[in-house]
Amino acid sequence: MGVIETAIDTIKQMIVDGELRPGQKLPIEKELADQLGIARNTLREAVRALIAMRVLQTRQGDGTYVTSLSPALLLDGMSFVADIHQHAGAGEFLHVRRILEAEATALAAVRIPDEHLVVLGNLLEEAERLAAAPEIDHGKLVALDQDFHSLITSHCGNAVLAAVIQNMSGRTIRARIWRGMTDPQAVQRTLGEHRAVYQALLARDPERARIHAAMHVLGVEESLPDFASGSLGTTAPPLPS
Amino acid sequence: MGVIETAIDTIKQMIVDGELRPGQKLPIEKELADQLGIARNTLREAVRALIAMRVLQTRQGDGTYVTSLSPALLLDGMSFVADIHQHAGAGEFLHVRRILEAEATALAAVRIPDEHLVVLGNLLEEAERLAAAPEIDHGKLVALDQDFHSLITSHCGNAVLAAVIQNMSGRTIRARIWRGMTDPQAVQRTLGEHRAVYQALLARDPERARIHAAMHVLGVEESLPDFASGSLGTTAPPLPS
DNA sequence: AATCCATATTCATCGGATCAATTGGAGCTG
DNA sequence: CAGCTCCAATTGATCCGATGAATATGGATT
Repeated sequence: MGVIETAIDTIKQMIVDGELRPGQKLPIEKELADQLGIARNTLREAVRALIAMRVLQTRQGDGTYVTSLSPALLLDGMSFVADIHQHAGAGEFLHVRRILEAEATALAAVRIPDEHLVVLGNLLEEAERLAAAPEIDHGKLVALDQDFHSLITSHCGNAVLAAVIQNMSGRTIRARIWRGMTDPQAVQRTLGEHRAVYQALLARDPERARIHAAMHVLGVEESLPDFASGSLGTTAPPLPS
Repeated sequence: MGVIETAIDTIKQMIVDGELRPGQKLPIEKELADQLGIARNTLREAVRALIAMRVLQTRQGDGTYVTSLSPALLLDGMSFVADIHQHAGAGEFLHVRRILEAEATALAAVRIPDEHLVVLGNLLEEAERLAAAPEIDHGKLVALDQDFHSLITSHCGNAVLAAVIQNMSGRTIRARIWRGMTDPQAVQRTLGEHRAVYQALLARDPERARIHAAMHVLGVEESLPDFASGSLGTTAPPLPS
């Protein structure tokens, strides 16, 4: 195993063992490099890899810190995966999102506080106002859509579940879906589904919430142009070996 | 935004735009660094970050290549997240796994080929033989357990779903669960659940498969010592700001 | 006590040098 | 010609040292 990979694993292990705790500051580069017996450049590459995994975070002029390590943070690199597969794999990501969001919405029905239900209602009204305008601002609709869903799923009582859902539809896909709704009727139908979910939450009815949430995501899936394409497994040319 | 982050995004974008395709070889470091107007060391840090995301892959003496970019590959960094939260968050990961595995098993019931059902049966028999031995080899049981589940979920028809499930219980958690089964009866019960899932698949009955799969993961969840701890949201000291 | 500023600390970036693994072709052998 | 060995070119891996840029710190000033 290469020197860099060894360094990455060493730092990882220090975290797993509790030797490095969330928020803690690491020794300065020169010192840590000496301690690991590697050059500073090499250590920097290891640190850069851990930064990409959201495990470490650097602040120029200050130091290198362990992040909060919260599931939401560590899992949010996944959205990039969804973005890369925006073409062929969008349906597969949405299917996973449908499964999870149905469950999370049901869980949220008995957990979301009243004041957040009020916020949800406001989001809905704003979206409906936007959709009624002569010139539809798709960018704002996408943002409101994301706020609506993440506010619900964040109250499912499971941070991992919420984080995975959040990342199962990257920004690119979400934007593409709304941009694809050239038909005003499609926008109206989508907002109607949102309202149905909202009503189920107001009624504190998990089963209604689950079904409406599933129905909503399914509607999105079926609106995808390449919905029927059951292409599985990305085909890639093998590496020369 | 720093020079390195810019370089990372540039390379990412080249991939999203199709300028770089899976399996393709990148220009040599010196050349690519010049092309991006950065130093070779700096480029290496960007490449190292993309390696950590499983987007790139380097082979000393050969070159740097774009990976297959398959969801299974890109999502497999998630298992590290599960490993870090082996203590407090194991239950949350298992809950997600339960939701997804129930669905995936149901889907697999009508998709898995007959010859793989035979393999499943063999895995089961081998596990039961191991469990009957006077000295139980937990390591092999963990491996068989993983093979059993991944063989099923890999036939759900959705590569993303299979990959997410695969990573929702990292090796550490899985090992801890089986190691925790000091009670021979617990091992037997778990294997019995496996067999129930297997029978449902043999019968090509999605609903039976779904329920038995959910029951199985739930059994694992409830066997966790800290099952009742509903601790949500990792608490971390804020960064100095 | 609050603010401002010079200085030290620390990460960011650069340029070059050497080591190590792989590749591909030259040359040899049968 | 087929197959092998071996050497040189290619290319990433690692190291070293230097400079730039952002932040923190502590003293001076008001």
